[in-house]
Amino acid sequence: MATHVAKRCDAAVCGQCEQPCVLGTLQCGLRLDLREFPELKERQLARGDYLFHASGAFESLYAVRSGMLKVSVLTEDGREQITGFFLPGDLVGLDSVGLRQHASSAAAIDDTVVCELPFAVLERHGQSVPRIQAALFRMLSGQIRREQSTLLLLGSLRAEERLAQFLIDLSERVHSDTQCGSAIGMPMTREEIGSYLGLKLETVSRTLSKMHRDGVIEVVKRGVRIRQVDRLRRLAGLAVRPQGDSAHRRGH
Amino acid sequence: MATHVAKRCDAAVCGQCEQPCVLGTLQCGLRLDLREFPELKERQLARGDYLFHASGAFESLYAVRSGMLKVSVLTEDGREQITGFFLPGDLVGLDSVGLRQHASSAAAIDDTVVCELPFAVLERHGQSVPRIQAALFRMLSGQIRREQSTLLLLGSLRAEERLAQFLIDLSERVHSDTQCGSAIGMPMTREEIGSYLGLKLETVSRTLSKMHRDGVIEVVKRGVRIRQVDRLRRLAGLAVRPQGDSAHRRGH
DNA sequence: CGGCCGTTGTTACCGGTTGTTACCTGGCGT
DNA sequence: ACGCCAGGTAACAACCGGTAACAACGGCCG
Repeated sequence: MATHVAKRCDAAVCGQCEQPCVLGTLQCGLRLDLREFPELKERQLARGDYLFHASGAFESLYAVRSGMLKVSVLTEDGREQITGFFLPGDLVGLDSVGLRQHASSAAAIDDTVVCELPFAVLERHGQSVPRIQAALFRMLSGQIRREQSTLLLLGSLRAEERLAQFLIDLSERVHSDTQCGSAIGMPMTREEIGSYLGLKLETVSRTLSKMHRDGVIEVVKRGVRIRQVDRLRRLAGLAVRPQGDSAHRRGH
Repeated sequence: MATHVAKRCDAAVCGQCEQPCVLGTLQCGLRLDLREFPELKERQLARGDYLFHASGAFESLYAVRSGMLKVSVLTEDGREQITGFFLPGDLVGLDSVGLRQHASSAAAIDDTVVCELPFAVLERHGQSVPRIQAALFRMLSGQIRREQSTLLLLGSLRAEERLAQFLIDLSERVHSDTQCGSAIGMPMTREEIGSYLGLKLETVSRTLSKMHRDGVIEVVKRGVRIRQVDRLRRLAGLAVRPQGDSAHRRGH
């Protein structure tokens, strides 16, 4: 599983400064050179460990190197809402940049390695290196956009559409495109999937079973294999793309 | 209505540089001095006018001076999901900072005045004035947090809870706290409320009627008056606060 | 190695909340 | 006055949640 998700981060070497000496290409193309970050630390998390808690002090962003994290917020009466899953190459903690405390908590869903980026260091470098600052802005906006897509999913789609979009999204983030027959590792439980998608775990299970029966996917242990990408896209309410076309469908 | 929502922005004078010469206090305490922004322009929008469209070029952020805007994204098959309503003091366009194109569109729900802040200008000032840059970061994170709250609303709450939270949120943003008997202007249609809350307009109508019958609120033309704040908070699944307590319930 | 137990996942059935459809009312502008 | 649109109401249907029973898996310990 780690070998799948490492793809987007494979130029990265973190912690002890081995070659190549960059943290890797994060979303939006930020590349960080470790020689400028002597204080960078790597952290290992076991499944279930928390990276930070809501209301804890905000100090750092975290670049995911391998594994998977969930970020969640709580209702006053204790219900958990997962607002996102974070894969290698993603940056966690963007909801607290410039603020004192975290508003959400982040926990490892699988054994996970992250690289800690103290925000004070990023900010200092951003002052002198406009590229770093621009990349920070892009990542913040990117986070907003991803959440807007999730709002659309939760507000407008039905259970089967939500699951289908979720699988396609995961697939595109793990590999770089949605291939047929590609396996997607899903270390999270049905309940966590349901929390993210605004469904109950039984509904998640039912819907996955139905897709399996229909031959669209194959449900394997802690993962899914996509059998018919085009049918899955249709279930998601998305246009069926002819072949490896990278989702630029916006030309005015 | 404009007199209600102007409160958070009443120190502001925009466009022609009258006194006091600041744009006003935006969320997160950003104050902009107009003498530094000679190129600032004010824009008037009539109900229904678009401020920008998805896939249009991103050039500016917009500070809402009066009125109300909706920001929405579209599914591939044409359904609209409203991701937020923007009131005076709010900053619109944060989902595209540092990117080329808008991913969402913004339209006036009421007659609205905004102040255009070209991002290039903000960025330039941010380089030399750390306070401005820090404020930008805070506003971006603030936007992420607000969307996370909405994710929680859409993913975990039922119709009545969603409406109640929506009314409380609106009330707290229009006035600074939730007073009893305070009127809330709601220039948006039932369908737009429903889009934002992930409900159909009939459900919105049903639920508001029920709250009215129960004596919790009073539904008036294009607005609502809160009759029993504590019962409304209970409907929203929120703790009932003793008296004007400003929502800091996070002590570890 | 094997059995036990807790966790996670699957399936079935029923009921409730919400979506659908249809029709009506009232206000506003032409 | 007329038509149009936002809003309200009601009956019905669909979808999803709630509950429960069971199966599969994994860890622990004898």
